[in-house]
Amino acid sequence: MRRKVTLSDVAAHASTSVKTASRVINGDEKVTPEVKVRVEQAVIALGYQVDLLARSLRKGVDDVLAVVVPTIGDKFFATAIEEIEAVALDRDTQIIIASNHQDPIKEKQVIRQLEQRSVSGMIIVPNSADYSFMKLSPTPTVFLDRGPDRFDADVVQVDDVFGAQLATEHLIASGHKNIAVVSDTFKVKTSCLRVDGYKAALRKHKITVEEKYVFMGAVSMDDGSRIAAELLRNSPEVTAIFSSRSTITMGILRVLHERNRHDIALISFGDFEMAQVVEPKISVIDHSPRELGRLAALRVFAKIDGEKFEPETLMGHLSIIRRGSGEIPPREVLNVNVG
Amino acid sequence: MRRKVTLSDVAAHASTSVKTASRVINGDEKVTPEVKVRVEQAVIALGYQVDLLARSLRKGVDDVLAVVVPTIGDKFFATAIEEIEAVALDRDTQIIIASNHQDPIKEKQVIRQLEQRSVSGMIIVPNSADYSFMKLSPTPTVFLDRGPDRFDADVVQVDDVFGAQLATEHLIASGHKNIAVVSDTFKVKTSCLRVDGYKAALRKHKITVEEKYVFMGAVSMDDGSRIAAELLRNSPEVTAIFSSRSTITMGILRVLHERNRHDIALISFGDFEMAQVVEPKISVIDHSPRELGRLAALRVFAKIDGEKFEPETLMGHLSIIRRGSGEIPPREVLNVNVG
DNA sequence: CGATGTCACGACAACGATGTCAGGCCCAAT
DNA sequence: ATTGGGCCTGACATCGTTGTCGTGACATCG
Repeated sequence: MRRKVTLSDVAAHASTSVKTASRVINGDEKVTPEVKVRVEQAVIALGYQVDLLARSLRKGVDDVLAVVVPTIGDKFFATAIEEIEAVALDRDTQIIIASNHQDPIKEKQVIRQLEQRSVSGMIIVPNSADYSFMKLSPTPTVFLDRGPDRFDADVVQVDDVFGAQLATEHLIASGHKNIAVVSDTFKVKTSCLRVDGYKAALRKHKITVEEKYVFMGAVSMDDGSRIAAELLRNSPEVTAIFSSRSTITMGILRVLHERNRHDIALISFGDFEMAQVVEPKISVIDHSPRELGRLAALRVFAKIDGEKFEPETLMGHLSIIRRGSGEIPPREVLNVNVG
Repeated sequence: MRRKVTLSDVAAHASTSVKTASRVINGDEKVTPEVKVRVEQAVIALGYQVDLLARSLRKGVDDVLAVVVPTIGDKFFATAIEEIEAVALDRDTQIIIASNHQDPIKEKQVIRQLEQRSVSGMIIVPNSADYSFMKLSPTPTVFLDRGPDRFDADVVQVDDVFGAQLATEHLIASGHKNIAVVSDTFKVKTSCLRVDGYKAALRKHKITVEEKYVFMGAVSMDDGSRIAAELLRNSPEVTAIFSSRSTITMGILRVLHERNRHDIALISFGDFEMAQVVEPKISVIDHSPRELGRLAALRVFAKIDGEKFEPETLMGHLSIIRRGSGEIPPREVLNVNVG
């Protein structure tokens, strides 16, 4: 195996100095055209490729963007990453992806390791709330989807309370009063905010908040199914469900379809491909992972380029997509109308 | 902003040499316990963190695994990546993810750039077939899902022909004769192989292959819908469909559900979450992205560790999951039975 | 004509770590 | 007492690149 080709080889081949070769590589104009050509030919002749590690060491930063997410497999994050990668591509920047494995300890380790690589910027979907250890970090960072507590930082997210309120009020507008909410763990801030929004909507419309209609802890699709089954059995008076995550929604849907219960209204926080496949199609609160990813990427690159900002929270756009499932009227109202 | 803490700072603080400090950091046993303690205290006191770039430059390889996929957003790849990341985590190795943007030029650039980083290994889901430019690459590489042409390499994949045959024969066993196949572009090897398997199954059972039942070019979900609509309109005699990818399957499903056509049998290559949600639930040929990801990761790490292999193709496990949609009998048979 | 400025270029150090190797120490064996 | 050898230790070179700064050539100016 032949030795790696270095700048000094190129310089020798072009009968010039390493430094001048470096200048040509980096497009420095202060080089005689003649020499420039010689170097360029040497590069081609020898098949020279820059050693990015050496360059990064010298420069002090590595031209790479790090993205930390709870799980890569989640469609929402995967799509956000895809968009971040697209923005990064325009700058010829590669991205390192790391998952925090939903574990505060691992999360901290992972971020440490990224700092040790001198990544030029980070986009983080935080798992734990405590990011105080990052206060002093010199690495430009943007938080995505939710922000850290007690720590001013740039955050790109959506207004979860508002979105949940929108969803819940939509069900209320369709005539529902007994509305359940299914969300995941209390540990995730986003989940709590969505439940808050749900409650706020009920209160606004003078509907009593029944704690027995609030289901937490649904992490997987199976949890969604389990809770839906329980709900149908124990609370037959419930005529509408607000699901705070698409994974949960799918679990709920499975049960509704199995039992042929097309009389239950359903609205989901977060759009997903299959929402348009089933009948009735699923109404959703749409918050585009692409938009969030793009905003975060642009912001972090702006910071990398040295622009100064006050820490700020950027809100992504939220909209309700009516597809049918959210507009199913409650059984009682139907009866009244018919009678 | 205070200057970065280097090994030499640690050494000074511990009144020893840089080299000895390095030894302690790297767990070299040949260090007096006393000195070791002093260095460890200095590390803590100063908050020292290794500069991974410097280390990698010196060592000649960067302890990072690169993964190249066509699109990160695709659930199948995202899940495979998740598993690769899990294996990598055991070795404290981070992963760089790059997409090839389904473009042979970009793909080549991306791989070049990864080589310039001296990544310790690569897992590639090839887009183009021509990877001859990598023949000489010293970087341990494993191809995933499909292999490059004219170039012996390690490949982890499934037997696409066999899987497609399995699927098609399952439909035949349910009594179908007029079976359509929907697949994506001819440019992707996997797609072609699956169509091959479909044809082989028909021939084996003495059913004439009708080219008009072979639909190619379905890339998106919408393509799937379009083709399904066309199929229902122009070929009402078709009673079963084999879909070669889950995205396509969803597109087809949308049309079937909209039109309430629960009399068409359907089987999909590739499992997906929603397959269990709709009614009837979707029968699939399951090839686990987790298994493929794991196999590829283990293999590439083995190569990184210096194990020598002859280039080899590892086959992932394939199984058929009967959920209902594949067992729908053809209309004709129903009539016969009833009559 | 000498002083000054501009420009291309290169020697050298530096980024922060690790490999090499020689030197010093101590204990056992001769 | 001397030698040999194992064991720590640290000075120095090195990985491949880029920043700093000085040099020499040539042009421009008074």
